[in-house]
Amino acid sequence: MAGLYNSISVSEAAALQKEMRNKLILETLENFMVHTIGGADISFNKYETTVYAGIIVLSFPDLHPVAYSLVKTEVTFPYVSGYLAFREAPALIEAWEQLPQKPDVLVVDGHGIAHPRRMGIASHFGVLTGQPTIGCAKKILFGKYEPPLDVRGAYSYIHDKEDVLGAVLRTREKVKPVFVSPGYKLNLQDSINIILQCMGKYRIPEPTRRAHELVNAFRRGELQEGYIKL
DNA sequence: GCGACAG
DNA sequence: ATCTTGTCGC
Repeated sequence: MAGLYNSISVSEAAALQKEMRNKLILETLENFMVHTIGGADISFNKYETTVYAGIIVLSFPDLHPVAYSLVKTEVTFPYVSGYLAFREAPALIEAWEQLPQKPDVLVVDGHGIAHPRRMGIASHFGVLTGQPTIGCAKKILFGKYEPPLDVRGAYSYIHDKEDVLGAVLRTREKVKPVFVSPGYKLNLQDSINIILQCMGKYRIPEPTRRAHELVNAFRRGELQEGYIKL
């Protein structure tokens, strides 16, 4: 899909997000049916429009890499806070379509419904592909919250008025928390439970951390574009 | 008008 | 996001 969101303005993007919001589905997901989980991320050189997108598939709950997809494309939309999906989703979807077997759940680097119009990149990607997604960001974008206790696994909620949008999760003691929110086809509790099971030795949950490692290696030329079954 | 602001 | 060395704290 080259040219998706090519000549679109920010106001038009906002209108699109409001329409997509009506297509959101946040039902309960059967946790025991999750056997594979994916991590999606992109990397690029500063000042350049070439993006290196990738999706890593891990076994669940073992979290061992089983496959990955890498795609190099050109971005056509600038980075504007609140509209990340219009810049990164196209590349991620190409990497996604290149996967013969899709993971049961995909963790996207960014927010899900913890967004002004409930349409962060994880939700956006989910609505477009129909796949269950979870948003896992390193910084808050929208909503209020109290810091969670300094204990591994502790979490508090992100809220906007009466709406609970996500969770602020402490993945390790004495490190900044990460922000988790449902993207598509699963609720907040499912999202939290799954991310809790994705905590490894580092601050960033395994799916996102491995995806970030993957695309950086790709950008540095250490890996080739394509699909690899491990 | 002022402050906030994913990657 | 990416560019970068040392440095402070557990």
